[in-house]
Amino acid sequence: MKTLSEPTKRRLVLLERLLARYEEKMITSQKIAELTGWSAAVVRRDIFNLELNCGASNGYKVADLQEALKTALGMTSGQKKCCIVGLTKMGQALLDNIELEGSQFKIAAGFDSNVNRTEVLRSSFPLHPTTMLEQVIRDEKIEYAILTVPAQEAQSAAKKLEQCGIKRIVNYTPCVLSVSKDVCVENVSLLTALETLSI
Amino acid sequence: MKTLSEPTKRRLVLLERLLARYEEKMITSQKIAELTGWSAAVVRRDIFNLELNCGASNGYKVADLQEALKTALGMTSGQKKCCIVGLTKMGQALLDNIELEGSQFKIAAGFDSNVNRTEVLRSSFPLHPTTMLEQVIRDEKIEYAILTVPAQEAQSAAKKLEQCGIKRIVNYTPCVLSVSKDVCVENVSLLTALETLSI
DNA sequence: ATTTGTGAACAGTTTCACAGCG
DNA sequence: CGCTGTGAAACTGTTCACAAAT
Repeated sequence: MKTLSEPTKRRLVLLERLLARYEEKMITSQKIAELTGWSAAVVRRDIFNLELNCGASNGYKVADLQEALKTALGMTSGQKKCCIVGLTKMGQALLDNIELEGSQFKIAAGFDSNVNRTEVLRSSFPLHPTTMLEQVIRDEKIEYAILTVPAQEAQSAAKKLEQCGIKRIVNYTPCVLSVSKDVCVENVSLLTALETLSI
Repeated sequence: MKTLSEPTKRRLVLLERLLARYEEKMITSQKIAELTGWSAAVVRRDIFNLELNCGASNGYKVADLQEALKTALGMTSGQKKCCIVGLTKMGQALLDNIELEGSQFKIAAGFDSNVNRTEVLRSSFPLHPTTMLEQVIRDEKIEYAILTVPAQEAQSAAKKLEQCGIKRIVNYTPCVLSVSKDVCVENVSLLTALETLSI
């Protein structure tokens, strides 16, 4: 498969999310356009870029398209481990989050510099003091970090994660993280989202 | 000011976030490039698009640039009211969120269909049963909705918000919301973010 | 009759490269 | 001299439009 452009990748992820809740057997590019607000042309082009040839001339078979998306998006390549860094209110809200159930992602550890929190809080995976960060990430082969520390600790935590070999960070803080080129960051803080919407 | 492209808008929001924590008096496009990973050329072009002429030939005065960004991003045009829809764990985590302090955004109300939750939970703004949605949104002139309902209620809640005149939604659910063209949605669910990072 | 797949045209975005300023 | 501002070039992404498929 040729490399996908950034806009295409983002749309395909959302398309996969859309199909996960779609009840019909078939779907057309026109229908996807209606449900998402994208043009039908861009939908067909995105699917074309997957080089899958799963669409007949009367639309796409949802199951086939889903299958192709899962392959393209790497959802068939086994479990991917994540850790939560910072057991703030937001971090705690993610502790017993059912959202990842049934996905390829699994939270394997939580960290906080406050030992009180790591000992008192309950979760289905182990909680460690931040001093254990590197060891646990390497031992457990954790690839994804979910950053939920207070804003003033965000940059130093990101730097530490980078040193542990983390290449993917979901950033719940409103700070811009300065990391090297090969580390990818998704900014999902409420303030950033609201500001983006307000322009 | 000419209209800003989508990529430019997103970068400018992050630039504003970056400068909010930047300590020096002056900053160059090269320095911004280092801190963000964007090219220096794109940084200069973005700032150029603001039509502000605040950069001398030895870099930008941080205060001036910040001022110009705030104007361009509409951060000087008074308070913007938001509501939280769905007092799930995630919604509750946002209740006493200090992230919006000092910003133009203010959470003015919370909603849940479970009256138990709206009566028991404590927050600095009023919590209402979902039956009050339309009235409170119109009375309080709320413009932004933060969607934190369970996934299976996401689409119907979005539709209801649209009927109440909401045009901006921060979507914390992993669902693709089908709304009309003039409603803007920022998808910030953990699953969507992880999937986007994994490609 | 619809709908995909797709080359070609078009539009939008980024990078180049350098004049002009401090 | 290093830096911004900025046309122009290069590149990337989107839309058009229609042949092929059913």
